[in-house]
Amino acid sequence: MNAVEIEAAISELALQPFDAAEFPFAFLAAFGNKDTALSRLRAGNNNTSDVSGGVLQRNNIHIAVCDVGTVGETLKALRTSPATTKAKAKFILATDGQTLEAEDLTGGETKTCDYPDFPNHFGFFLPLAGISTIKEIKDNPIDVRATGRMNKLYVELLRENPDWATNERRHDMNHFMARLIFCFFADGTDIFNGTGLFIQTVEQMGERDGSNTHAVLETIFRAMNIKIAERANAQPRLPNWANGFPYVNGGLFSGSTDVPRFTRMARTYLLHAGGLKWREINPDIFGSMIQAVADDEERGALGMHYTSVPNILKVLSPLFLDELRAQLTEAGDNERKLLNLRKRMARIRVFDPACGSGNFLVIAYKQMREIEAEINRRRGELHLGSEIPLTNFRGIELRDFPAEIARLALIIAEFQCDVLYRGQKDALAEFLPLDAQNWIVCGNALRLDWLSICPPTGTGVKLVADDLFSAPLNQTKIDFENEGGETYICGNPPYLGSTWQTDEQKADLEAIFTTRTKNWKSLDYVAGWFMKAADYGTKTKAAAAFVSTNSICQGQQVPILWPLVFATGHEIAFAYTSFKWTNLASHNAGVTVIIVGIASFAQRNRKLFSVSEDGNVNAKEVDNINAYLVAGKQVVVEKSAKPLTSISEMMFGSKPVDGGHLLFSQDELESLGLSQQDKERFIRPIVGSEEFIGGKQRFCIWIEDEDAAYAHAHPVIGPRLQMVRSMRLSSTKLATQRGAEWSHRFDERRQTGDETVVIVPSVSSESRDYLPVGYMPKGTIISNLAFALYDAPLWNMALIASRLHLIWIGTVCGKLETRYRYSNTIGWNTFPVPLLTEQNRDDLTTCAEDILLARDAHFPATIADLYNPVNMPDNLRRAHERNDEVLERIYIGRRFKNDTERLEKLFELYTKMTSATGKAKPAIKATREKKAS
DNA sequence: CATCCGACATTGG
DNA sequence: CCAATGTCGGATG
Repeated sequence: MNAVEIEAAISELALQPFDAAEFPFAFLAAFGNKDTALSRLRAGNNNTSDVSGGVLQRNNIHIAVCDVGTVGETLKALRTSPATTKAKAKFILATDGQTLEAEDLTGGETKTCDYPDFPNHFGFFLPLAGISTIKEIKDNPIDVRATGRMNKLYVELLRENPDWATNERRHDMNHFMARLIFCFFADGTDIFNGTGLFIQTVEQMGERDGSNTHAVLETIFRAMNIKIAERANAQPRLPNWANGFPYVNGGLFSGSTDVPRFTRMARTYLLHAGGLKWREINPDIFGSMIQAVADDEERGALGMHYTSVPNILKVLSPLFLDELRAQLTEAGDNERKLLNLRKRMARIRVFDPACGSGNFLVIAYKQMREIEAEINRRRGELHLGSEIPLTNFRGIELRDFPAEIARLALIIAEFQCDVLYRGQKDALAEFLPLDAQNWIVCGNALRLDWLSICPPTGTGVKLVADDLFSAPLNQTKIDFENEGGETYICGNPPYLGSTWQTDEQKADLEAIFTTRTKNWKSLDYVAGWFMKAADYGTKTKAAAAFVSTNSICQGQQVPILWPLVFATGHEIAFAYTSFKWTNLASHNAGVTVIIVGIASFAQRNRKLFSVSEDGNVNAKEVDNINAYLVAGKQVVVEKSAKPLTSISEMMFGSKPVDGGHLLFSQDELESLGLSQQDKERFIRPIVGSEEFIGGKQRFCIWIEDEDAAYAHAHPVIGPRLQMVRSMRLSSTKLATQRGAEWSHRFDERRQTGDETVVIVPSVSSESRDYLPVGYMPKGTIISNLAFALYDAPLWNMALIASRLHLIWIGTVCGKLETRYRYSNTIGWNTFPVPLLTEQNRDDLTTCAEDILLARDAHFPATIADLYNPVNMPDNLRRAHERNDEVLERIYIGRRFKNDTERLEKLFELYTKMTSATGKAKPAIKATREKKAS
């Protein structure tokens, strides 16, 4: 259950007549407990409560229903009950059906409220449903409740008005919802008359069955588009009851006043939604939540792409807020300096070209208002209106509804800031009418001209390229107020790896990159935002920072994207290295993200941030940040088809592309019932990453071409080959379809099966201190999930097993989230190795043998067991230490001090190796030696 | 032909 | 259910 569903369930519960016996179970059910769990509790066999009327669920909550007026004592009894402690309850709750008291035993926080009111505090109880990390939801239950109510209304309206769900009318529907939200908010504050004018009007003027609700709303909307002075002449005449509504307009109420038809249910939902405390709506999170209302995909995943406030600040603070705050501190009470800062802020533009429902813009606006308020306080000018124009917070959003919401969220933020800093009276005085301009553009950010939407010289907006979602006309031609300032671009654009992009998205990237590189097809979708931001920065003073998937700073994308960004004169001004994305959807394992800030005027002291597992942020000041988000020189490692030094050639394993029909576990193999002869002829052990690391047995059918006819006719193997054939034929990939012709074989075969092998898994856990590398006897097949050196000298293994190599791979190769992802072309072939003498190679061979022997002593421990970082066997660790010692002496004559020094040396050697003068020096001589030996 | 990647995918405690 | 940790084959160079 997500937060919205839970809210709905407990709101429903609170409406029911109080049933003392049933309440604890109904309460638990509302938080997603299954019937089976409840019936067990009911039966009492795992209800260990020692309080009368108590229900205790292990690791969760101790609830007691008590006689009227004894809630306080009962809660105390629950608190002191030994059973509460023993069952590790997180909450205690007592109620008599009139009041309700509860305590969060982990945090110590308590809640007391009237019983019917407890759904308003449901955020407090969310940890019961395993939703504990989202502070914003916990603190703002009203946003979740509003979302739930609006969602119901939306679904009901579309059910009754299917034509409003069509593409042509979707915008009208979204606009209608935005109008409603504005009315609710205005109703909750004094923007309307302060006594619930809107809801009262709908309730009193509308029939109970909802049949004329649309007409009432249409009239109200029309009123808000007519200036007070012009109302007497309005055609058709405006009824008196509508005259109490102010003139709002602001684009929000211009245009069609069409309203969908209401059912009785829809009208109830509308009134229900209007009953919430909308004045407390928090535009930080509200927008992200409510946008799920109109999005079929997002509705289930509720807020999946919502960026939490701390994460938004990770972008905005180093981008420009820190600097503003520093300037504020520096100004002290100096009136002139304070005024300068205020003037500077009035000219700052914040631009989010993937703004969604306006999260980043709202937070940026609120932060700047906070700074401005402090300036005004120090200057004794708290009464002053804000000089920060809302229209300087611009955005582009692809989807229509979030774009509507973004503007609304900013308007709400402005009003709330005015109330907070200037008081209700001043806030109201200037709030209406709304600015008629629309500064959130609905369109495709990669196709629109950012300079037109956020023009450097204030020359107005013109929309170019194919704006696929027909931007409303009134959003053009908006000049900036207060020209000549700085622009800060920010946001969390969508990430999508090349494999997952639609043709349309690919075309978006093509349009941006095709003139600069032929390899644009391998870039993540998010790369488009970085490139456009860099281009923008060449035309005007701007800096940009985005949350991004970490893959654009890893592996193959680095040499494609970053040289192009750097070529525009931009550098990485600050960055957050990889951290795990967290969001509202519990099932969403998420993605690993980075934050990268770029600027063409970056200062020398650049901040490189990292987030530790407990969420703490570590900042380090460095001179330069390279494209791998590592402090140090600007190095880009290009993939290489062949080794740059004397190391052996590393190959990919063999790729079955068999749909599972050529592979077996031990059990499956036995159940095939092959004759001993056939087994020997056709079955081989196959090893990929998992088999090697976890010590698992797996087998494959491996058929030489001359045996193909026999195998096809074989009663057991033949049908399997047929399945491989049909699987390959059904592929969308042409090469795979052709592979159907040799269905007795792996689609891509890289070995004869008669070689000794040094194996390296292609993906492995980041928790180990060394890369898992192994040695296999003849006869083993290596799958495409591992790399292999076939019949190679063992000293190669010593290199791969070294700390130096781990650091190199971890830095220049791609990653799977944060896991190591090995690559022969990017990581092995480019690995900088000094010239190795014969003696060196002998020493390294001995080291590799020692590592293998050290492992053998623990037979049958798996690689995963042996390299578990917390209990790696001493003898194995010593063998690796010796290996590192020998290798590092070859590099610099001593051990390296730390990984930073290792990486510096490796980058230095790589640069020498690949520069024109030093090209492949170690390789030439070593190659000759190799041939001689 | 030969990989590199995944707002991932699957497993196993 | 979530924390740990690597499949699999398509798209791409």
